[in-house]
Amino acid sequence: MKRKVTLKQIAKELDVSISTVSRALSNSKEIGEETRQKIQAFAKFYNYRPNNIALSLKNKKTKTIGILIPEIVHHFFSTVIRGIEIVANKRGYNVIIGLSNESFSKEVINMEMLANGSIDGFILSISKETLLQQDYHHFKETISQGIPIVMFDRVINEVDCDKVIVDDYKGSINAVKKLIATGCKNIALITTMDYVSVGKLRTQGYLKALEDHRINPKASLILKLDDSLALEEHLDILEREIEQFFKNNDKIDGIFAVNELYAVTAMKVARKLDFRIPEDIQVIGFTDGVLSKHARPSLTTVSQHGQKMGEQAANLLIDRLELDDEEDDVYVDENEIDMDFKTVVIETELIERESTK
Amino acid sequence: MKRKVTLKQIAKELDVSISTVSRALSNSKEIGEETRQKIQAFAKFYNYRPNNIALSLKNKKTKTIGILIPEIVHHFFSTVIRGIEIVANKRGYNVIIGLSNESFSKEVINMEMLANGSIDGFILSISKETLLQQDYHHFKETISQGIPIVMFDRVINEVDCDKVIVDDYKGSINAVKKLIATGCKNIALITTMDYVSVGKLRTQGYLKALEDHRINPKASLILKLDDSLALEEHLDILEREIEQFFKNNDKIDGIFAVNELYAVTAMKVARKLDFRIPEDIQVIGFTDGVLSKHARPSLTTVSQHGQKMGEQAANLLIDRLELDDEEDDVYVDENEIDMDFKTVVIETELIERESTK
DNA sequence: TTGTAGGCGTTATCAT
DNA sequence: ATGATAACGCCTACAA
Repeated sequence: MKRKVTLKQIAKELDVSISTVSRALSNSKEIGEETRQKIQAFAKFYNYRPNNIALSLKNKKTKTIGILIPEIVHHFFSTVIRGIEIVANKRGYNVIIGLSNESFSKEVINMEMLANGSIDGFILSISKETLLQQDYHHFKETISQGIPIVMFDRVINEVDCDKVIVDDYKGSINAVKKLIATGCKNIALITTMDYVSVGKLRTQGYLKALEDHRINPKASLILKLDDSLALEEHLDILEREIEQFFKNNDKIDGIFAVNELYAVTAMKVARKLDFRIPEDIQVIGFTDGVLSKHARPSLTTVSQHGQKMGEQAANLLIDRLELDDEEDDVYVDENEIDMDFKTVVIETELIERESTK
Repeated sequence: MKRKVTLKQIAKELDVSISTVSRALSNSKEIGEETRQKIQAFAKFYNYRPNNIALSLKNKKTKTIGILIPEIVHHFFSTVIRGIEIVANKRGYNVIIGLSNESFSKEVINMEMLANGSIDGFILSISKETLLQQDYHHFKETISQGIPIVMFDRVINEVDCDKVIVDDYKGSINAVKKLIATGCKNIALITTMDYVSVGKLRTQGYLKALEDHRINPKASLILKLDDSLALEEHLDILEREIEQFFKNNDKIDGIFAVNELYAVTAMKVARKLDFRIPEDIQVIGFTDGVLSKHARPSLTTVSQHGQKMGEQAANLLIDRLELDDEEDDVYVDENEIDMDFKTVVIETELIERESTK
């Protein structure tokens, strides 16, 4: 077992000082040609690599990004991670992942754990429980400690930081307008409880689209579901809820669902009740995942471009990190808070498939 | 902006030595009651937390696990990550992720990047390109540097390390036997090229099941597909290939596919050709993902229990890491290589749904 | 009971 | 051209 070589060992072996080795390896020209050759050859032979941890301690930066998300077994989130990873890697950063599992306390613990030196900045999407409790102290504290945060998708106004979102409002409007344009008269909305900001915005988009076309929204056409129904164990309950909803509203000819699962389940129920899709009922879902592509019929969706969101988030964060670097040198007025946080909006895209005309 | 406090700052502020502060905070009883109180109160007020990086450097362990996988936007892999994360977190470890994107060089680079002190051990699944080139030097070097590796799912015999696999062979046998038991006479296999070990094993299981029932395998009933067809861009080609396959074999009454996508696509094609499922053709897929549950009809699958695999892998790795800790103290014969690597086999489970009788 | 000093691996500054 | 030293933040053996 050949442990990693250190500068010290090389120095001892070659009977020079540590600093000489360090300089030789960084190609400093104040080192004699022959010593440099010798040291570099030796280092190469023993496959010397500087120790990241030591560098991190010295430079006070780890070159790693902390990602904090509610759930990883989820097409959208993993897409975002992929985007982050691509950019991070290209720009010389690593990526460390924490899962909140939609729990406030796990989010806080994870954050504190990583904020103790392990990472230079966070990219995160807020857990549902946090959103519900509206307790954002951990974000604020982290930021006040000088650790920048970039939020994506599930963001909040209460915290000043860079954000990457999708235009949920506009995306929903477009989706519903598409349904209206293709002849739907009674468009149902299947959504979640309001505290998840994106759910709320999508609901508002739905209402706005109706309003723009002078269609009166009917409460009976809106189904608000508990999130827990999205869990695997409760798929059958979800199905029953939706079936009941259909039976109470026999004139439904269009459905806009705030996520893929609701949309696909609605299609399943509709077919079971002998509606034809898209002839009798058209369906559009928000979020473009695996299900949508492979559903029968395939589902028209509003794509969020998760990977692009991830890439943008990573670029925003790294830009800020490297900006901070420079500012460390020059004089910066402590009172002059940087108010110049960006919110990048990624355009949604309506991907038309078989579930609409 | 209140930066993180360090022991040094606290010491200076309270006019005691750094070691006194350190000891007071670790509740050492050789510190006077009052000084301890004072220091602890001060530390609490300023929300002192030891710096992870400094600890890592000192202890020569980072308490973080490196995960190296080919792809993250993939139900199985993200399930495994979830399992790893749960155990890692519970046992006080963080998780850092690298994606090889099925590329050999990215795998090597990622590995070297993380092996320079960032992590204590790896949990990984080998990229296809690596499997194809059969170049495993990076794994061996990492291990010889004293960094343990646990491989899962896509593993190889050539490297000595702990492994977590699913019994692909047995799982496939069971699946095919199920098809035989429910009356299938002409069972087709849809598989990948042989260099992906799991694909090979699943193919062998298929053959074995036939053999056990004295059924002669027919080459015409085996469709070997290029992996690239699993990419989104090529879904239509995949569909066409499978359709052609069906047309060349009009007696197929059962299908065993080595992954979910092939299985679902086969069902799609079968229905298009007016076969009824499961009456005319029964279908089973390996890997239980989102598609299987929501397909129409829902797909019978061989579940790999990804989360359990992740949990096992994490436990194996951490066990070894903490074992190494102890051994650092006692005398260990350098020549006495630890041959006692475990290979944990996770039992597969046949999840019966609507695509079989 | 408290302080001093050394070391983890690096790099940068200041001597020689 | 090379070496000694300090510093990053922490812990701990040894001194006092």
